Amino acid sequence: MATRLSDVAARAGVSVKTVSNVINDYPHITAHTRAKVEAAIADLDYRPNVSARSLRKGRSDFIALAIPEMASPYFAELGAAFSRAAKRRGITVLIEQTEGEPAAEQMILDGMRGQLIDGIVFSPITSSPAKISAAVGSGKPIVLLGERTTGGTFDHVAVDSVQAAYDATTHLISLGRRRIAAIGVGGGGASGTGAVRRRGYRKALKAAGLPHDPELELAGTGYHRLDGAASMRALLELPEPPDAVFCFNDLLALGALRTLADAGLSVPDDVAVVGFDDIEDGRYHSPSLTTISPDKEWLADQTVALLLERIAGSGEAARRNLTVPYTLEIRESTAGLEGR
Amino acid sequence: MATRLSDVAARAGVSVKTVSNVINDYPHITAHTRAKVEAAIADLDYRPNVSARSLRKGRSDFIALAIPEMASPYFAELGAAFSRAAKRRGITVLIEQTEGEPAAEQMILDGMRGQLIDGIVFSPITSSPAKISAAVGSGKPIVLLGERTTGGTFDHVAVDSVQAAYDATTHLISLGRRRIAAIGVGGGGASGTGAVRRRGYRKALKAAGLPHDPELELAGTGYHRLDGAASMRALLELPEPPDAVFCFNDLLALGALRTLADAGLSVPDDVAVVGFDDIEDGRYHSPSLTTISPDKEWLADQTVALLLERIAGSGEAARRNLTVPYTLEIRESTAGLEGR
DNA sequence: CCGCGGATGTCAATCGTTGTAAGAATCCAC
DNA sequence: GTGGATTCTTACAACGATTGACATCCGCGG
Repeated sequence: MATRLSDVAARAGVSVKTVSNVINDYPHITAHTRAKVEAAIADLDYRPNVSARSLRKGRSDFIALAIPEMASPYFAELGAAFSRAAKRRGITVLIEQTEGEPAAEQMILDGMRGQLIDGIVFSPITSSPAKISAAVGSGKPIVLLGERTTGGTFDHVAVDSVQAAYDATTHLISLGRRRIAAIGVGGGGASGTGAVRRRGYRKALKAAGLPHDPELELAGTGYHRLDGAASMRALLELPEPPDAVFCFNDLLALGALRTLADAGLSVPDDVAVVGFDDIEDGRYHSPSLTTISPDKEWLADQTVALLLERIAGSGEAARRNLTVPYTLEIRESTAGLEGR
Repeated sequence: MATRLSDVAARAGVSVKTVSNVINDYPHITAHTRAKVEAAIADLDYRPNVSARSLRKGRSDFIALAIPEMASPYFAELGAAFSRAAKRRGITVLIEQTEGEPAAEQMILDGMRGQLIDGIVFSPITSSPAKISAAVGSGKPIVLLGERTTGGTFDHVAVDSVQAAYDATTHLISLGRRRIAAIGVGGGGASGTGAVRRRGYRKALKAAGLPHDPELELAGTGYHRLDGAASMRALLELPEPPDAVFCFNDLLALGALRTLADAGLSVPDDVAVVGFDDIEDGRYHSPSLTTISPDKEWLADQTVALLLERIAGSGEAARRNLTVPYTLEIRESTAGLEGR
């Protein structure tokens, strides 16, 4: 049914290998032969069989992107960006959902698609660096995404979260806010997102000479709207509620905004809110959400590039850390109507 | 480096064939041998080479899901659901973004990953059924997603959009609204979403004895927040603005809500809003969004099941149409605070 | 003791593509 | 026109898993 190389060869009147040579841009081929072959390929609408090629070459031009949930807007946008970045380079991304399950992460790490994929971009939630090191049975290149400080064991791409959190908090301080809460300090696993962003948050408070009140640091259980809403409710019940909140991601912030709206409080007049991620929902929310905006296209593009480099060069060059550029997008949730 | 079947065989002290038999559930194997082999597999952390297996068997246990954009919440949620549904059945989904480009759709249809994938779930935007028929060079099973009435050429899974739109509109009418606009009538390509949902919308108006005013049917260019916001602005500029809006997807509705908020209008008091898709953003929006909620898990699960059936049975059984169950989720954007 | 069926082993072929090495064709220079 | 290099093309063997035909070997019932 499917046309194969030999069919093309027969049609073009050359050997199988010659057709293969044409496809793989082998240098020494007469224009005439090449034309014949290409005509035959077009005629028969031939596509190389990926399995056979991958079996033979040991390369598939597939990479995997392992993320916690693809329905989560940040990861969905990231997935889309990776998909585009990969396509630009002629490879394909296989997106895997770990759903935060250790088992799923484990499986991806060691099983890894039965050698189909050439490398992995991994956004770990539960797996610690140590566990990852241990689990990499496949020997395939890995690039980690996210805040973890892996101590140079792996290639690593992340925003400078301490600095970004510092900037976000400083922005709130510059607006005259003095009682600034942080939501999400417990998120992102052991040495993860929550801890790192809290560092930047505290640093900014300290730099401004503000005390940091443990009551204002909310951990919550996850990084979703519900967690943000619940944390915000807790904050509002304090004897002295905050006048600003820095949420460690946009979903938390959207949840918090929802609670504030329900409570009849005005944003930013009563409480200013900053998020992190710049997902589309925040941009169109009312009020629109001030947030740290990492350059997702850059992130995807550079990460793919780095991974491909690793795949190509079998050599053990020093591990690299890329820092994703970001901006602070000031919108209505802190600037009010001028933020439009 | 990678362990292969023969390594396992050596370790277990049996022949390659026996190991293969164990893996493929060949009936006549003693418990003892099976245990030995399985131990060896575990010890060596063996994974069959997907390429080799797929080459030999002609089956890869990969299916593709082609969607317009994976950053769009509805499709992101759908992708997540498909990913889960596939995992449950031991297969893998490859998600492809067409970005509405005809070229990308075309490529997916005819090239189709060089026979790597066993079948496709295709959510077409630009490609008409006719074009799809013509383009299916691969001979691989396809299931279409979405409103298209393909006249029985393909297996097809969709919500009964006419009925759902009818229900949504009727809900607005039952609230006493009389001037009900529709946003998105031009969306989804030629015979697509917009046209079908408009049918249900008009039908409901007619059933209630309400006139349908062409001024209240907004086409817009896309199905995003911006389009919804722009359409809503246009509606507000009418001499006699609507008292309710049925948006053909949730993003349009969220955009419309944004415009209403900016205009200082109250929802639902001044204008009631209904969406379609039930994406998470709508659930937590303030006001929360009344919407048609298709059962996405059902959709994904049944679609995968149908596709697998096609892949397995080479026979040409009659094409099937599955109708996705849905509910009308009544929330604040039409019910006000009772909608909580 | 024969024969039968269940449980493995042996051997070889196959899937489609590509790397290796060797063969055929062409060209230039002397 | 011969030697030798250069350019193009080919035959063959792999990559790893599966499968089919067939040969064994075992224990058990008749």
